[in-house]
Amino acid sequence: MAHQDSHLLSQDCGSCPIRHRAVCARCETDELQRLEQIKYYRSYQAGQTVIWSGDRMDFVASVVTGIATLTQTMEDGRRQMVGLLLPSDFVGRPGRQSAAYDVTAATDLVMCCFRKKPFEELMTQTPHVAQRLLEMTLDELDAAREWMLLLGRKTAREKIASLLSIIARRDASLKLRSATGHVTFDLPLTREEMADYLGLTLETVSRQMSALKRDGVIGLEGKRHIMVPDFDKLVEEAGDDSDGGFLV
Amino acid sequence: MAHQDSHLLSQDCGSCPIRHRAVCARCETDELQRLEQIKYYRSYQAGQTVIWSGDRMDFVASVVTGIATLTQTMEDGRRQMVGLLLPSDFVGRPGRQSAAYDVTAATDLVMCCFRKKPFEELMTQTPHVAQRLLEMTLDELDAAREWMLLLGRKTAREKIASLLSIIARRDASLKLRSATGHVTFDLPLTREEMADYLGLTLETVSRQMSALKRDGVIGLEGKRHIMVPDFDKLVEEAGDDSDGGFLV
DNA sequence: AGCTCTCTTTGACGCAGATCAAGTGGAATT
DNA sequence: AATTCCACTTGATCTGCGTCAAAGAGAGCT
Repeated sequence: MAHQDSHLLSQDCGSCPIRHRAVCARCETDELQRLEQIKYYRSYQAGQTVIWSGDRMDFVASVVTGIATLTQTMEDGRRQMVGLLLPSDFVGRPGRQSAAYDVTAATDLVMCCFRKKPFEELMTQTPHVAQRLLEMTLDELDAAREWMLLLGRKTAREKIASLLSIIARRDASLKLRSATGHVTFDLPLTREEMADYLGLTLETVSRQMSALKRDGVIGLEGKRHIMVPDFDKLVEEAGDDSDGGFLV
Repeated sequence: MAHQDSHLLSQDCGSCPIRHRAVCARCETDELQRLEQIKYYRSYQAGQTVIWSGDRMDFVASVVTGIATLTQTMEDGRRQMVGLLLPSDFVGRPGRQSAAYDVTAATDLVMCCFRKKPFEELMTQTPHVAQRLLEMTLDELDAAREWMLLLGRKTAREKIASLLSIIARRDASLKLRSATGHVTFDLPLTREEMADYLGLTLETVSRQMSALKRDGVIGLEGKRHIMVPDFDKLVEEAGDDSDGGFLV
């Protein structure tokens, strides 16, 4: 079902790009060694499904590179994305045996997987993994609640502006802001995925993107490359209180 | 600012109604003793604000009896409720010093508060509180994501039916189902609060309540007392897949 | 160079829910 | 018993976004 290349990188955790942000961030060297014993990498191509909701899930994982999405689907096909997983984000829930959401690779994706049973044992035996996981879960809960405000109360234009500013902000935390002061990035999502995330239709997403372009809030080059001449303007369009407290 | 009666119940935790569901659920007797030393009760009247978003918050707490709400407000006044706190639910975030949301008493409310500093120390020193808190936070994250689906994709009617079935299900877990098989409960929320939770206006809430009544899905006695002749029918109206995986 | 496939844009139209505005009913106050 | 208040209901109208439909635009394939 899943075309996985388990080749490449069985590297040691020391040189891992997400070493200091993932569940393992707090681990001492001995804990890290135990994790290395139960870990393995998996790669997915953009568009591939990682797990189907309801499937038995005998691993948990960290996103190493790429972006994955968490989606819920209703019987009649209505879909809502409920999470966007970036590098270092955690997938799966200790103590649960089946997946609660569809997990899909939005871009090419590499995940660092841990067999669930030994991972759970490690969690009960040493505090650092559980501590970090609690912290990360609390952050995700905050993000989910921020998103509830967006879904429940924001206009289509505000929703788009919010999403763009979140993606821009994340990118800014990786690449440094370009010398010109312009923020520039590539959208990792299709219009349809954006719509699923924002509780809109893809047509409305497209129209509002065009409107933001027409109004000079963003520049569009091709379908996916975004330029933001004035980031504060974009944030203002998002309707958040000025400080924009979203976690990066 | 808050009219608090710290009188009554400085009881021991052994006879606490939420002993087995709250953050303290897993605690051994020695941990419980430490918690007892730093705990104190606070009462709030229905409608009172417990904490304002942004306020310094030097305690965390469990809801003992009553219902509290978590709300976010935009600059122009748009409001979205992002959480409904029932008995045993946890308020506050260890490691953060200011509140992220407004917390309001929806009904008369009693909270079991812990001074934050010693609570955090207890968390680092013994595993059981942190373990339980992780579990509870993961549950809340699931609930938040379920709510994202509701806010993003459900119709007004489905939203109302979803909320009613959640409240009904919770009540069913406390009181036993009435002998007749009818489910019967009182709404703890005003129409406006329901609207804030569901991402609707209070007029739409009122109209859809009337519609559900007209269609025989619910019975209304006064404004707040609800009777559900056929619970499965209500769940069907909610649009969830049949099993209705909501946590109680 | 042309073809196909997928993603995206744009237009025309309709409707669910928002907005604006009265009015109802029950409980508390005088 | 009249008055006030507050939560709620109901109606009329408006509008933002969804729906349906068609047409571009780029990327890969033959």
